[in-house]
Amino acid sequence: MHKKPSAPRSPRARATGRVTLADVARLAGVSPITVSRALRGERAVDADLVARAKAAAAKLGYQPDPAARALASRRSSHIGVLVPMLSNALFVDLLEAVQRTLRPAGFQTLIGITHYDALEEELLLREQLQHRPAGMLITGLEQSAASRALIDAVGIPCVHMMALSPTRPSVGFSQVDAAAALTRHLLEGGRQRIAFAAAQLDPRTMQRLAGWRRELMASGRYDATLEWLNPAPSSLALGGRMFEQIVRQQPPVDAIFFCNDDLAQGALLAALRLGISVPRQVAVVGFNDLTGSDQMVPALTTVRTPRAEIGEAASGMLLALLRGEVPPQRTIDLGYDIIVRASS
Amino acid sequence: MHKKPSAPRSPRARATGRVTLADVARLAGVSPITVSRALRGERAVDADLVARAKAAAAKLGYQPDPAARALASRRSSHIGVLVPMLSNALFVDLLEAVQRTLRPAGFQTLIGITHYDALEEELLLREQLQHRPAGMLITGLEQSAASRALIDAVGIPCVHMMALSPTRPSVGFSQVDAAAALTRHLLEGGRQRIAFAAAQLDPRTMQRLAGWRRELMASGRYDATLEWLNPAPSSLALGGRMFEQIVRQQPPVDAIFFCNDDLAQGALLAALRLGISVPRQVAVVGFNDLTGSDQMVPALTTVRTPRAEIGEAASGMLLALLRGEVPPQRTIDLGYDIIVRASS
DNA sequence: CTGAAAGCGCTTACAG
DNA sequence: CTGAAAGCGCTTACAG
Repeated sequence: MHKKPSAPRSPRARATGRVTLADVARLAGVSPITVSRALRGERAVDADLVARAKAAAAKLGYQPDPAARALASRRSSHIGVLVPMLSNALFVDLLEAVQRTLRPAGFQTLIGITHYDALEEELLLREQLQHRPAGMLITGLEQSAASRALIDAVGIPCVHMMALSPTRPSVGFSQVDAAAALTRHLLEGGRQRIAFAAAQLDPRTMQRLAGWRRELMASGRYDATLEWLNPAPSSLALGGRMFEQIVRQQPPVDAIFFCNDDLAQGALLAALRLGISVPRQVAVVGFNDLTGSDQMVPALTTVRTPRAEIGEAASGMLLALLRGEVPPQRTIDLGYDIIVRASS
Repeated sequence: MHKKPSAPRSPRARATGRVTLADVARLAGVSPITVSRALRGERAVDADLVARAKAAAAKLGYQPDPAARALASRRSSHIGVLVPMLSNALFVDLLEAVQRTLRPAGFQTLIGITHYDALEEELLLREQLQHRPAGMLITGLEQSAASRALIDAVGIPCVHMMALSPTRPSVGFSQVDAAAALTRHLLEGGRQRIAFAAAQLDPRTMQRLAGWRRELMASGRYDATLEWLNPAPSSLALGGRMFEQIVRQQPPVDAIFFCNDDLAQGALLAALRLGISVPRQVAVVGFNDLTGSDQMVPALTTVRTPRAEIGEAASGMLLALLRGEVPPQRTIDLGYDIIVRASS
């Protein structure tokens, strides 16, 4: 069927038709190891030989075999990436940035979706480590003890995204500070009773809760009944339901801080249905500035989080670590921006 | 640093500390090949030996090395998956379903995002084929000639998703029929001038256009000025802008069919801002039933497309092909559902 | 700076 | 049904 170069070689030939290092070496008139070193830029190789090796490789269309490489070097060209969930657009942006940075450097990403479950994460990690990834990119810092032990045991570089660690390589921003800043914005706008509504209750959400608490306590406006925590997955529909509940509360709240934009968007739509005026009766703010938040009626006040930049910087740091460099900083804080729109 | 089993073996030892097939074979008292066959369930192996091999493997915590496997067998445990874009939630659902099906079968997905670009797709395909994937899962049927040649040349099974092919393995539904059915729904509701508004203009969008045209022409209501085609990426903001333009058209339209829910959602929000009553002045319908469409004000009429089911079925078909089976049908049509809500 | 040898951990192809 | 040999295509570790 397919055109295969008939290779009538030795009896046990298992030739694949692939161009190998040996082919390139033959054409270049050097040994395979030299071609290997020339192509990888590893160790000093005579400039003339490098040129000959590269020319031969190009002429034959040589492409190194990742499996052979991984087997011989005990390190593949894969990078394991662990994210909680792609239905949160935040992580889609993060992933896109990661792939955009890692691909040109010759790395394939292995994507694992943890569904916010530490055990699932551990399982995915085990599977990915099977493939001897060159490095790992992991969301958050809250891995199980077993997961952490696995990472430490293989001894490959690992950068944490969306979090700041005092000790481990990490790129993110302070969720606590961002939430506190957004809360201050509401307080400065004269809001007296500011509810905090959250779903999923993952670590980052709880950090936002902490930021909100800090400001409310500092201003003497904290009240435990203002906390609405729901462990269900985040969604527009849930945001709408939570909004309906919260606005019935007595004494009434005059602002609601939703821990994610999808909840807040759902709340704004529910307000429309219920005929509740935002921000006159109640201000609504979200977090992350997801797609559509600027289109809502009224447009949603939120925090723009630099997830694309985090994906890029974390990948960049990982690449540096893979080259054996010591990155200038092990922890990069990329900050955040309060985006004030009409809903507050 | 890390606890490494000191292995004072032969001079050139490169032991990795990994449990290998040889270790298992030694413990089980059989040859490595027999263990290999027993564990893979390949060829007939004496039941007693299978039991011994499995017990030994379990005892030692043996995990086969994917790289060694790939090198020896010329086939990895990777499955290449090509999707256009993850910012369209449709493909997130598709991917989740694919991973959920492929992982338990022991396959790792290699995800490539083509950005609706045939050349980018070709590049991604080349990169993925480097890794000798066991199979491919590709969105649509519109690959470049070079891409098709690449796939054919490697001779691995390839299933197309979100499309129906008369010849190639594929799982999807008829975009044309779904769009036609949605258009009929509008016609049956008495709508006279139904605009079609589209962005991105990828093949599936153009098929929806064809379905809409078919119905309008059949009912004698077709008019080229009713077509609003914009090659820009789809988004809520664009939907809003297109809505503003279209409602200014004279003679006025009384319905708009947006090719994707995100455009339609943006349109509904724009209608709210402009004070245009939906569906009284103009009906609005979308496509795909994305998250949030049921929450809109008014709730959006749309077509529910079975992307999760498509991801599962396509993966299942691929697994069957990988086992060398002939699937009962090479083309699976999973249909669609018209979801009538308040916007039409 | 360059290379011959060995080895990474499996499976294929051949024999029995 | 089972196995000894060879090989997949690279890189490591050692010599020179």
